[in-house]
Amino acid sequence: MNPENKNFFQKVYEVASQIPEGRVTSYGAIAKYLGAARSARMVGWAMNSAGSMEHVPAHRVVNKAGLLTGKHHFDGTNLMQQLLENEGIEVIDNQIQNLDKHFWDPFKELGVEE
DNA sequence: AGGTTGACGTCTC
DNA sequence: AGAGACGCCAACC
Repeated sequence: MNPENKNFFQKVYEVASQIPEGRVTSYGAIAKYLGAARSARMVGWAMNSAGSMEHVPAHRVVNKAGLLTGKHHFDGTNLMQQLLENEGIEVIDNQIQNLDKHFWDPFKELGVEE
């Protein structure tokens, strides 16, 4: 089965589900990896469903700036930050510290598939 | 049935 | 180089 046969959402679930602990990635990185660099917003929507349906660690996915923009969508108010800190990631005011250090690049980790 | 928003990012001026 | 506008596709109203 060609992975491209899957829906965009399903692809996002797989990639996000492959994110190791203590690592974070950005919506755009996933979107670009799927071949839809400009569809970063769609990734966010996918995460919305993912958090409720799939066991995808949506808390490990943040925007390019490392800001927990979607923390407001989690159960609690700072639940997202709590989860990231629990994995050893330093988060201050919804801002991930050492982002480049914790950044998980699908192109580098999964390999550039085109 | 149509219009607007939305967990963002890239392109253009 | 900085700021602004647009795009992506789906869901919600």
